[in-house]
Amino acid sequence: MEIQHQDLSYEIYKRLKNMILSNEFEAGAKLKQEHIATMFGVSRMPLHRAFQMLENEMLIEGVPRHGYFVTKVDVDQLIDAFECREALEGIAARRAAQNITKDELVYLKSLFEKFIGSDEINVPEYLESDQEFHNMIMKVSGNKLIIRLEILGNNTIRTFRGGLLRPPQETLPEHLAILAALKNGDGELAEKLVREHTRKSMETLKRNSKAISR
Amino acid sequence: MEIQHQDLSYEIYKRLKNMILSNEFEAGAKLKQEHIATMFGVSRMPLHRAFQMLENEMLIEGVPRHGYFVTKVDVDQLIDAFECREALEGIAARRAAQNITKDELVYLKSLFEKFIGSDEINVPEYLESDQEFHNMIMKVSGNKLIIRLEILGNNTIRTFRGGLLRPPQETLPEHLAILAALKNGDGELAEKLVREHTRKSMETLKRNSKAISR
DNA sequence: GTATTGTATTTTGTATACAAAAATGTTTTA
DNA sequence: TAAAACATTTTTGTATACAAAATACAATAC
Repeated sequence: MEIQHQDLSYEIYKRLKNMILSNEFEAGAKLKQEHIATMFGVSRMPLHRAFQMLENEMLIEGVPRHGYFVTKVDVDQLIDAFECREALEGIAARRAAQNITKDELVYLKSLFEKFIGSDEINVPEYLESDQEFHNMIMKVSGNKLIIRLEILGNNTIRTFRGGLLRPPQETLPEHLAILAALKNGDGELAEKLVREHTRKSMETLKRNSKAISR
Repeated sequence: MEIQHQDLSYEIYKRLKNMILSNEFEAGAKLKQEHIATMFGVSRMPLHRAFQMLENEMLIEGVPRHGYFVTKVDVDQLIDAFECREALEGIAARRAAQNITKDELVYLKSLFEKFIGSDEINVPEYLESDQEFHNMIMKVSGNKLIIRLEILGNNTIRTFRGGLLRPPQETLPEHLAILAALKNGDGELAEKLVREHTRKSMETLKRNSKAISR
């Protein structure tokens, strides 16, 4: 039962990631090493790797000899992220339609069953299912690289989840249609539907873009 | 005129990356910190960040408390990488068709002009153009995330370039067709052609897969 | 008052140092 | 002889230490 990794870098990475995603730093804020180090009660050494991890996910930006700064996301970046997601989730769905098992289908269906026919959908709860649904598609695809790549896009998107929200009444049927395509093993259709689904969200984003800030 | 970055991590990263991509380490070989450090005449400190960068590009794998090991790529991973590339380059082409300038079109054409009508195509030279062509499409798309994401897939693919090669006589017309679609501003078609192009390479890969090792 | 230079302080990047864990090799035991 | 237990050596991860660069601040010149 290996638990204690003794890997402070990773621990720091997770904590800082959380803090950044919950907007505990101002956009563009500088992460002073000494400050962060004393904050976590460690030396500055494990920070280097942690910062590098965060930079890889585009959550911070490093300028040599000047430090690391919390990235401020703009709408253009968000659109870029959405486009990538459209493409990657699309092929994930295509392959998922071939690989998916009965059990996985049942599980995916269970995510949305409680919302079907409901007038008053609990939005945070629905979002939870929404996210799990999309994650599962990528997982079921079996493409390890996609799961890895998605990390990058997901973070930026998640931060703005509120701003780019479409009503569940609109997205629920789309989710169910995707699910049906997966069930029928129709990869072509599954890809098409996922891409349309993502693209519609992107359109919403573009409309609401003026309201977005970090 | 800022030149001296004084960033050993990055320098080490680049050097190690080169060494790994040119197979100077055995697959699965352990990168001992002390060894690498003395090899470059530095301390072990700047290695941590360098290793993290390499791990992020999936060139090495880190196991806490045990060290970093050169990743051995298998065919499944390569196929995963190709699928991602198919998707990402596809949308890149779609957007490139809208953004591309006259000068960029001229440049892209110049890459292949010398090969048109030629019986005996110099393969290494052609591969150079091939790679530049694909990089340009992503660059012209203006999607910064794609350029960043592609790093991951490209490395694994590049290593095996020999094994998955299609004859230039076969790919040249495809490249020219993509170019024509870009010229006509037909994003839909450009995406379709790029995806077919990549998918064909993937088929070749699957056929030759038994011959592949690292 | 503003711009510029020089000085002090902070902050980064890297080397050295040390403790804990893993790998290796050796002896002991069944 | 093979396996287990112990001791030794490597090797990793983190803390401390120091030099060089960047920032902040004050003094001087215009």
